[in-house]
Amino acid sequence: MVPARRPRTATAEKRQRLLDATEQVMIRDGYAAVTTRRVEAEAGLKLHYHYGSLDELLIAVVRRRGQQTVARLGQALASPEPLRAWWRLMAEPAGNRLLVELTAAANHRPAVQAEVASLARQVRRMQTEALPSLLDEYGLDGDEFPPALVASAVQGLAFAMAYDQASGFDTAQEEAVAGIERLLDRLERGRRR
Amino acid sequence: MVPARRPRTATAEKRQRLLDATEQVMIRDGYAAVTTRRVEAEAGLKLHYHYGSLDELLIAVVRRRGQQTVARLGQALASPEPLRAWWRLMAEPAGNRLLVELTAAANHRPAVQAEVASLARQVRRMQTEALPSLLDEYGLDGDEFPPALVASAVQGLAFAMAYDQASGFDTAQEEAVAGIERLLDRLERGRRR
DNA sequence: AATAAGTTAGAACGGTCGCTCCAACTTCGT
DNA sequence: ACGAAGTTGGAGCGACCGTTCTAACTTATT
Repeated sequence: MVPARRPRTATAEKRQRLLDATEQVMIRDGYAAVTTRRVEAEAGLKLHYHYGSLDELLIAVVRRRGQQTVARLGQALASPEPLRAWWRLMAEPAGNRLLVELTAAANHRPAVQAEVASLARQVRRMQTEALPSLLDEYGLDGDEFPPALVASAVQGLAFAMAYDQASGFDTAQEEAVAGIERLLDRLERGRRR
Repeated sequence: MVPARRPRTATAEKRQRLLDATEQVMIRDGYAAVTTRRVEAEAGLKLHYHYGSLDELLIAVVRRRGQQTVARLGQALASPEPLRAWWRLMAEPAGNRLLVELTAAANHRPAVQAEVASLARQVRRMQTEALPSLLDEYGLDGDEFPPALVASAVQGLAFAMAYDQASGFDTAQEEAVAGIERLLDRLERGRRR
């Protein structure tokens, strides 16, 4: 359990190392490989001293990742090329791989499920709030492309492409990536603020 | 193991029941819940007599599902409203849920991974082959929307929406669904062959 | 140097896993 | 009715699981 009194200065960093190790194992071998002994071996630390249970550890992973994502999404949406920055963020292979595993793990870990759902809602809200004015800047009709749909589309497309790539599906990725880049170029070029 | 000589007539049906049970458990409790004892309990059958290993069983699940999907995709792409039919097929909740679990399971089961990848390639090929003439019918520019990109987009969007729905993310799904339906209406209406 | 607190190693617990094995049961052709 | 083949129940194997526990080790403060 987390010590009740005076944790050493290195303790915070140790907890981070445990989260790093968990992500590593999860990305490399899948969520089912995230076991006490394997995470401990990867981190060289005692799991149950720093986190009370595996659920607690996984929730901490979701939370940390979520904070990073929220911060970076905010920066992306406020950047000079919001759409491109947004796309780049969502298309990151490691993040998507982790997302697959976390959502799969959440299926039979209700506590994790709640945390993932809460994060998903927050991210989606940020997007749908930013989108109306953003779509306008890009000259897109908000009726034709409802914010919720655009958000789902960006998320889903990034997810699909990252996953195909990570899994070596070899499904003509170059063509799709090139298409996206061309689309982004065109949209960013035609943007007016 | 699979009997070497004369399986009874009911044997084929029993193997199907095992696949049904596996899908059930997978959809209900996630792929990690697919264990010998649980599948046997669900099916009321002896697993290792009909399938030599869990890997073999999972591969059979992928194969059967794959054959169904390929057949239905072929029908969809040849139907009166190809785009809408395609979308409906890809957006099926149960299928997507199963796909999530299978891809997650594939992460640490190389044999399953190979089977899923092979199916993904086949499905994607069907789509990218049908798309050029299809896009033309719908009046869409093939340069602006490369077939590989459209295929990824349909797959990814369906995946994202089905997953949000299944996980109870509650991320303004109605708006996105309504947007899709309107888009499909418009595209199907403007189709000329 | 001594003391106290943070942290770890390693054993141990009950439980579940994939898979194997064999005796028993069911089904079927004769 | 009988025998052979298909199929199952249930025990059992070694392995790994999450978690708890205690004795030892490390580190910081006095």
